[in-house]
Amino acid sequence: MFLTDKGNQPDISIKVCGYSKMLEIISSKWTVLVFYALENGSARYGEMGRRIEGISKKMLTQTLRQLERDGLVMRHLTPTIPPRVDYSLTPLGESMLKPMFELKKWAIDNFAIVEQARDRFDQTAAAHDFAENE
Amino acid sequence: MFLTDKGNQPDISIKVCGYSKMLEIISSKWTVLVFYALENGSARYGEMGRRIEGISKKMLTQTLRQLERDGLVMRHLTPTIPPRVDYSLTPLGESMLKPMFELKKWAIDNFAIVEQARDRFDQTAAAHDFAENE
DNA sequence: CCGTATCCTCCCGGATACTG
DNA sequence: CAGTATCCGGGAGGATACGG
Repeated sequence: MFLTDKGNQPDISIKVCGYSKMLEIISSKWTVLVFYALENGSARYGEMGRRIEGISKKMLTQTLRQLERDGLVMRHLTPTIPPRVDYSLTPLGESMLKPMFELKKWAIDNFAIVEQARDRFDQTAAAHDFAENE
Repeated sequence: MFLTDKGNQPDISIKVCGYSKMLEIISSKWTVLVFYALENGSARYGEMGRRIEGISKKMLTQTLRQLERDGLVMRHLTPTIPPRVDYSLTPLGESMLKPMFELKKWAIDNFAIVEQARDRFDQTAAAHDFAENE
């Protein structure tokens, strides 16, 4: 932690930053994948489980509950035997699609550049390490 | 993990989802706060440390390195004694501002609704727990 | 089919102390 | 001032088994 003298308090925090509010909603890697699975319409629980690579039942349920709690996703239970459960975006969830799409587009358009930057950075870092071990 | 029969492989994964690429860049809570601190221009290391509530030197450095590695932030060292280091967004970093603004705006406009949804959800969940303990 | 409960491991990130 | 090095505790999340 940094020391902060009185009269010069921190003004950037999770509580006031809009980006942080956003992250609070799409915090985990599973959240975005579930959101992605629902952006074109409703889907069943098991169906999503099979489509999303590497997700466990525990995390699928937990992620869906969290999105449901935030009012972005709704759950529809058909009480047959065995039961059938469909999930879909709420209007609030759908209102997130447009801004999310903008950012997704940025990522798709620029991720190659980011990866090139990473390679350059790792190269020069390695070269630097080599130099100081001589 | 879900079982996936052959011929029905998962098609949603971190590797192909644009949202995941996005999250890979702004993964942590500190990333967005640092980005937020730089969106209006360059800033010094210690200055950011004092402005961002609760961040440690370790995490500030680590977050800046990661953003630098991804090519979103650049580091400018003035080799005086004591040294002075300024950080700022690169053109690539600035190109992220517009889509990020869209999402920030959504969060600011809708976070109250999300919090109301949370309250409702927690209320009904509590009521349900109460009912089944009778 | 759609979950919960339990255990257990791994790694993120905080605290603290030291350096150029 | 601007970092690194080291230690360590807590929580996220995977594996597994069970329940309605």
